[in-house]
Amino acid sequence: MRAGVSTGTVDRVLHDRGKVAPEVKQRVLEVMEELGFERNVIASTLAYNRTWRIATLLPNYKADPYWAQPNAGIEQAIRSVRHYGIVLEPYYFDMLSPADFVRKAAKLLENPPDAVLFAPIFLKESNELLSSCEERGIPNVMINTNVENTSSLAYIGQDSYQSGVLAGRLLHFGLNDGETALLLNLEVGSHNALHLIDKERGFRDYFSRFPEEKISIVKAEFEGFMDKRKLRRFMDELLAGHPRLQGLFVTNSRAYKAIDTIPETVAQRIKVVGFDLIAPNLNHLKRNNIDFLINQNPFEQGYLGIIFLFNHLLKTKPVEKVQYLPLDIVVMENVDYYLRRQKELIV
Amino acid sequence: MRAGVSTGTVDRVLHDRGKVAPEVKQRVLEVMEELGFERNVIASTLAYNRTWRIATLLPNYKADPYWAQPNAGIEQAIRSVRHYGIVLEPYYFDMLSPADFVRKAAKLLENPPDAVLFAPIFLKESNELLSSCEERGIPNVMINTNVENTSSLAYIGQDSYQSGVLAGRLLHFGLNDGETALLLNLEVGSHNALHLIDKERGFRDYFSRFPEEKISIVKAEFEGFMDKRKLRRFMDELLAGHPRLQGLFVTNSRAYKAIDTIPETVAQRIKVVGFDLIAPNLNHLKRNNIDFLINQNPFEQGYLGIIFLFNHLLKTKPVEKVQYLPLDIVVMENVDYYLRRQKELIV
DNA sequence: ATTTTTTGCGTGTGCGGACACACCTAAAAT
DNA sequence: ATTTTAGGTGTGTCCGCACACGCAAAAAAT
Repeated sequence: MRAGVSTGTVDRVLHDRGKVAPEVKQRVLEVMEELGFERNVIASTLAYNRTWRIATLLPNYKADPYWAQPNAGIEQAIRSVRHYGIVLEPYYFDMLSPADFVRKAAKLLENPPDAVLFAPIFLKESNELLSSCEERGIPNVMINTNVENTSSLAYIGQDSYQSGVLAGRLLHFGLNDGETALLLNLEVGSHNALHLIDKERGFRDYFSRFPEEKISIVKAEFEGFMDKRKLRRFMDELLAGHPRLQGLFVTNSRAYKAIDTIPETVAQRIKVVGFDLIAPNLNHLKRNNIDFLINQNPFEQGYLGIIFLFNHLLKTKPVEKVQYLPLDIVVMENVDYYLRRQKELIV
Repeated sequence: MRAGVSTGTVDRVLHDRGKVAPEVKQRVLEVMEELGFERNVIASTLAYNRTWRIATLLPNYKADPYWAQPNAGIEQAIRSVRHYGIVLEPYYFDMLSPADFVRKAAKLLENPPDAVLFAPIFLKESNELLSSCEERGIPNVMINTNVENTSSLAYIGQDSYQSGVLAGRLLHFGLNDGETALLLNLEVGSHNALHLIDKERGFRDYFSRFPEEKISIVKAEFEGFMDKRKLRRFMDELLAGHPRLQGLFVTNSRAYKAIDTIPETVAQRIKVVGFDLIAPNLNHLKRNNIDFLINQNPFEQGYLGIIFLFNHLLKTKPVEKVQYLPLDIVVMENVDYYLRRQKELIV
């Protein structure tokens, strides 16, 4: 070769296998720099002739249609990188059961994978999984929900605070002086869900920019949203109690549940902002009962998560610690593009 | 092998090189089906040991910042697929000169590339390039502007009609009964620009859904937008002539030029919708002079264009004829995500 | 001073597929 | 009947890299 050494030596330099005289190593590195050498990932993969197992731990999408989307993104990504020897090992947990999360996490770790992608829905249990991964040196990324200050490689998802700000802005378009906006949490145990707190903070911060407009923010929470009759009674009381209610912000993907329980004439009048392009929300969006849906790019969350791990495992490039995905504003007139979008990517 | 033949024969079946007995071919295909065989693109690339030259023909981005974005997407994509032997050969033309387009197209064809990606800004000249490509059998894709019924492999960009509809919807939020919306074309020779016609049609069609609201649509065109004084006079007359003007839709990326010439108090009052995340527009967006920008995903246009050609050249998967990218609604509160978004993709 | 160990480096093989080449057989041409 | 041609098939080399192995020289142990 140019540096007067053989491929074997170059190989040892590249892989830091030691047993190379310092001055030779130096010379090799210089020549590599000079020639702008880059490892050919293609040939490298072929020669490695190994597989990398990526395990995913996500809520069961049969119970919640939202989670079908990250799943689709993951599968798409796996198709893209399959030829590099990436293999998927999916695990699913019941998104209402922390115990099931723990159980499935244990199962996942029985035969430790090379990397993990998961959704840290339950804070305490997720931290346990995180430490297990750290112990075993398993790189991992989180999607959808962020747990800060972890050993995790990256978080890929939305910025909760900013999504609250955005919701504020969108409702503001339709509100007039003196009217009321309702922030509605339809979640079990929402008090300690960090991302809901952030959304609320963002929402309030937005309106605090316009103190002169005297728009009042009302916050309501209701855990029993699974019972339609109870929810209806709850909503009726809210509407009766706030006659000037003209804006509704549902902080998760359950906007449709709220709309389902109020008269269509009221829904048409009130400006509604919700999250996520799931079927029941889309129905209301098309009928103008929901004005805006904020898209969290769930497909991309899954897709990018896998790609990040791929890049990390194959050392092709460093990855960023936090990757906020765009907060897409979706209305009736542009919804189709987001639904139809397929990533036409590699391979 | 399983089918009782050698790799050579299998190779001939895969590449349709003929010289294979029909029944043998049949048997090989069956066995391949049975084993779920898929060509390993990695090994294939390595063995091919060839390069694919993709030529691009785009407006010079030094003259128009918008075009820096497709360019960035192209470069990013090339980085992703470089190891597969994809090489970029970029050509740039003066976006105000059809003659320069023709000249650069000729230069491009001197040494025919394996594929072409271009922006068919000029209809007639683009059709000439298209036929040249067809003659020589060079696959090509178009971005940004669609020319229908061509031999082109694909169009990747926005749906002009629908972007007009969306602009209508966005302005409608801020308009009241009896007010006026202005559709403004700041383009040279806009009469025959197909995409402008489509945008106008979409815009008008949107408002025609609400005849009872009596919102009047005024259309204006001005070619001399490069002369600020002239443009100011033009805008002054428009504002004077339409006292109830509350909405402004600028059909291309020159919204900032219109805003620059009217008083800030007026800009704040009027709802403005424009296109494209370029610096001068962003300034106005942040100062609330522009309410909405519709993002055409120029980065993705370039990125996906290259990926499409890559997929086509390496036969990894078929590509779709038309790929409409999302019409992102961008406001002050979510603009950062679109600006910061980097595709963290393969390699 | 001789043997053993360590260090440093080159060689050889294989990953999965592309393609050139050689070979054999049967049909066509002479 | 012999030669030519075409159809059909197997073999070998190479793509760029990873890794096991082997060998020499230098260092350490005896």
